[in-house]
Amino acid sequence: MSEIPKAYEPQAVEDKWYAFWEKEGCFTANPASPKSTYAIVIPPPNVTGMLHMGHVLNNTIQDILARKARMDGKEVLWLPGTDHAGIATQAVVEKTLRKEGKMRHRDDLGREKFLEHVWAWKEKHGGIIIQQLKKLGCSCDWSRLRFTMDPEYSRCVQRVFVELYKKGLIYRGKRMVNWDPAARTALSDEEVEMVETKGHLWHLKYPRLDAAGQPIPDQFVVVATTRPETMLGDEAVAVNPKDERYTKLVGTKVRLPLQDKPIPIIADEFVDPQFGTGCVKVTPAHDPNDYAMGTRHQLPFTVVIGPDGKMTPEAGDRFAGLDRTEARKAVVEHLEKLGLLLKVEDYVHNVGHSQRSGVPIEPRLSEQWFLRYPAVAQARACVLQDGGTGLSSGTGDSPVKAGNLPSELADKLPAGTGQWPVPPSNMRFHPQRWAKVYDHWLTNIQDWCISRQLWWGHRIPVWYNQPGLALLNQKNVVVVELDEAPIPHTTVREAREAAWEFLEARGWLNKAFRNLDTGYDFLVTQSGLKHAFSHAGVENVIAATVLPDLIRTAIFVGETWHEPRIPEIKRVLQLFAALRFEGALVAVKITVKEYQDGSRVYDHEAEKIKASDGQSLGRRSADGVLRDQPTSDAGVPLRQLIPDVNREGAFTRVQENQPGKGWEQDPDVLDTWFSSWLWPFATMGWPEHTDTLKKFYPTTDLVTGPDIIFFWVARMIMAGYEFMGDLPFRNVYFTGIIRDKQGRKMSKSLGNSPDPLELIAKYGADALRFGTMRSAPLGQDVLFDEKDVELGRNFCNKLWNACRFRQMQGGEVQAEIVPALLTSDDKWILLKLSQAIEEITAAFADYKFNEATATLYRFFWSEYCDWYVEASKAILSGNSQSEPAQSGGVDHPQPDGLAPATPEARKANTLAVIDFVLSHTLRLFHPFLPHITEELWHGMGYTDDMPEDQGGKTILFAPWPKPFDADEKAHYGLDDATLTFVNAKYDLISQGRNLRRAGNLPGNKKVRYALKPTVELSPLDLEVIKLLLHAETLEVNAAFPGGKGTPTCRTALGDLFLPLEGLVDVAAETARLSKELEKIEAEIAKVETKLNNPNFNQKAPAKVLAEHQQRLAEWQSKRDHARNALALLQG
RNA sequence: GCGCGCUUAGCUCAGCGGUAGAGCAUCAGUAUCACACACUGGGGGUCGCAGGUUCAAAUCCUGCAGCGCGCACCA
Repeated sequence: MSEIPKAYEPQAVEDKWYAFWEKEGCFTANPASPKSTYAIVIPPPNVTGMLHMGHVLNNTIQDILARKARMDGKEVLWLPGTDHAGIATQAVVEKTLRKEGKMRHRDDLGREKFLEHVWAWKEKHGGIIIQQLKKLGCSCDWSRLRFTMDPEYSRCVQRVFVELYKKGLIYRGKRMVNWDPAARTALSDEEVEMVETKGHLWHLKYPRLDAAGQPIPDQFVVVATTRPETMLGDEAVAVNPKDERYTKLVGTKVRLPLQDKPIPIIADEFVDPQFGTGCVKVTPAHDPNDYAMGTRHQLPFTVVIGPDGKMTPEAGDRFAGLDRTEARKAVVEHLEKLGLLLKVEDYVHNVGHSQRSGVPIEPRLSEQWFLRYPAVAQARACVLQDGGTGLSSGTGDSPVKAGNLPSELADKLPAGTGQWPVPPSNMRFHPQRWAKVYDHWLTNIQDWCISRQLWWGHRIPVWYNQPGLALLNQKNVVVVELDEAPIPHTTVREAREAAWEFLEARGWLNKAFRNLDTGYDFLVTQSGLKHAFSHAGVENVIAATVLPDLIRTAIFVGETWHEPRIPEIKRVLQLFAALRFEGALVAVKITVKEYQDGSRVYDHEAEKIKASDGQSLGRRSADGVLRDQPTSDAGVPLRQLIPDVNREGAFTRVQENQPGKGWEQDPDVLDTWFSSWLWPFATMGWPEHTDTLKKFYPTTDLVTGPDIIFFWVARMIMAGYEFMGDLPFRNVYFTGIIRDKQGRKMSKSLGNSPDPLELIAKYGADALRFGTMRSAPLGQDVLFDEKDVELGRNFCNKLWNACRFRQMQGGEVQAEIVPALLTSDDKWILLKLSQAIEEITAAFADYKFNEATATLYRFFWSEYCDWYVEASKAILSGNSQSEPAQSGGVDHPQPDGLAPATPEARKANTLAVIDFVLSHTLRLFHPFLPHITEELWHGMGYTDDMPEDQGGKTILFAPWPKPFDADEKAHYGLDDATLTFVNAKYDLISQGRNLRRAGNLPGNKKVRYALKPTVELSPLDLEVIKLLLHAETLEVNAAFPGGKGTPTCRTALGDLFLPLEGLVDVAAETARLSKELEKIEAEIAKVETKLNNPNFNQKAPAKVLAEHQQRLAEWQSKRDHARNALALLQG
């Protein structure tokens, strides 16, 4: 490091070292390494995204963890990559193409052309954020860079879909989903944000009709609604059956205004009589609750709002084509004209909005693919809810252990699989409180709508074909439900046990067999089946299976199956699942087509079975999937209720690769999160058992924001268990949200989001990292201010200059510290260094990076630079021996036992201490400030005596510092007495400087001090004091008389005087002393009160008592001194 | 409605049972030979409010208020 610039210039340094690290392959993980493992996968940023402050926070933390792990001697994999971000990316590209006039709607281009544009966009913008991460200094293994749309990754997604489909966890169905009319796609529940909205409650009057269908004059039913435009699709008015005001009306009709059609008044428990008028308009096709009522009451589903948010022809000529917001106004206007608008109230309510496009969500009945979440029990059990040993340690009574199963069942398990999967280890969230949020979500999850009506993404690996192909065999199948089956269970395991007990108790259990995919299937006896079928009037029952986690029974009739046919049974159950949620009890005719290649295709026709007792045979499942789905009465042909379940008449084929001719793929793509939930293992080569996977899975830490705890974290955990049989990571660090100084979220529209790259250009990446980490406490939001980066820059500059100071002293790196030559200041800084190492290492263990930076800041700036470096100048400037302090006759033995030595030897020893401290400090700083520490590590020559792989080539692999152990402390003579003495010395200096200031003497003026010591001070100590006081002379005189014009203070090492020879402003000095005295007396009073309390004396620990007594003595001594000085001043 | 978090100096936060701390800002002084991206010194807080436990409470408990977040939701 020659010709060191005065100020640190980060730009060239940072690029130089980043290139060096990359070239040397420093970030590349080696699966064959014998070292223990540290792994972390990046939360993949949007492939076309740009680096923002959130990325800076998140990736800085990951880089710090990765770099620290390397220094700890771990084999580190930080696996980077990007996400295709379906909706976001497609929206951006669509917008651009529209702007460029290349299309108005994507349909203009067609799927293939459009996707070409997206890929082109990806090629152009996809690498930007990676380059930006490099600018930040991220030590990712770029050789393993992955993208969620890579061919290998896409195959993982397909494979997972097929697997889950085969297990019956993925199904297709028509349901009310969250529809985004702007993006024109379905969304999952997690993508809907409830926004408090100021709206209105419109009270509408629906004219009552008499039995003949004629309006009864002046008789109305009043309904209240927040969405008047939906009234065009009303099919009923509902009241509570117990509401006596309206019981008479149930069964009569009203006339739906504007549509001019009669609709019934129905009774439904759902209606809260207390709310509003107690009458609810029912719009089955446009509201989830109304949909449920519509199903219960067999109402038509009249669709008046289309997928684009515009009114359909069904809404009537006046409204068709209007946007839903315009339609609202128009409907209200018309109703007002007709005198049917009773009143309008202001009303604040929560409205679901699309997180993506921001528009209000439109509940819409449509056919989608759903996933019933796998491995929920494991996912719940593995996350520790408290700081201790947690819910299930995996060694104790785990709730998913085989021991809880009936023993007969356990006996039937195949050898070697005697247990249900047990979480092999636990996971911690940091901060812990997120575990509760996570658990709450997992206990309440509904099935995940995974299909999206987009083009950019993983296309659903499902193909359809028209019927008419060769049919090899055919079976007629009827599906019913064991109506009495008790199902008050919340977990799959409990449900299985319950099913077992239920069947066993009745003697209906024929056989249970292990199903590798789903756990257990049960075969039911003839009598059990007959009983079940007596409801439906079906005879000739042959065999049945119960899949208890679905809690329903499939019964096959018409043909005897001697052996259970697992695929068939499963398939039927899947079909049943798809149909069952509609609330209908159905007979299903299953057609099975077997092709020459051995594959089978199933299709079905379904129709409702009339229940023998006329009651609903539907029942609600207790475990989620069908919970809120309605049951319905018998009688309505299913086809009318569900127009095209599973694409009526089509065959379905679900597989990874495209089948032969004649098959057409499902047009929809999968939710982006359906690919990202595989990230921790799909990036490592799964499903192959790659070396990388074996070495680095499960990963160690995950760093991400709590806003995607459900979207991503929870789902990754489930996928980890489901496909790897183990959790994906052991710790999750949740960052805060980056906000601006005023606490507002950073956003483009507010313009309060600084560009990290500009900050890096201006201050350096290290400065940005340090500033960000310093202001980011664990789990708290970060109020970011450019000042923080400035502080980081200043800090780097300080570090730079401290090293520059060392360089200017010249000489080689001094490796040998001679204990006998250590000064008290040397020992002090070595102790402080050791303490800092302890604190920083502990902070790392708790993921408290801001504490680590605070400690580094304090240690390096306040302790090393401000005190140690300044004190060391007493030796380094070389005059400590030749020019001893003015002594007042005190002869100086060496109180700190300094051995005799030449000035050169002393100097060398001080440099050795400096080199020791700096080489340790650089390592402590390296995870936070990778570039500057590497530059200085080389520049200072600290690489020289290090082995190549432990810091000799790069600081990256230098060992993490350790604090001194007891032996080392003894070796160097580092004890508490030294610490106390040096602290007292520095306190004396501080007080002395205060005197100077009180005397109004500028800092640059050399002044004379006098010290009346109470302890023996070495010449070196006196030299240090003199130097740091910026004193011209320091007179040491045990009998110093003081005097009228002599400001003075009392310290632990003696009284210090500033003889001003009459220059002092008596009035000012009197004021200063009086004020100080006042303060001292207040302190004394405080301590005395405590000490005078007999309870305190009796009950407080002796140590505390002694502390208080000592403190009192100190204050009293100071008081005496101040009183004396005051008296002198006045006398 | 349920749950979680926060409330300490002008600002951002640390402290989580025994003398109220840091950084920034502010005021005063300083071009001294590592650093003015610096150095020196000062001022500034009844630790949200009210109870309780304790010899002792910013720190533990209870209640309340304000702010923020998450979940749920009846038109």
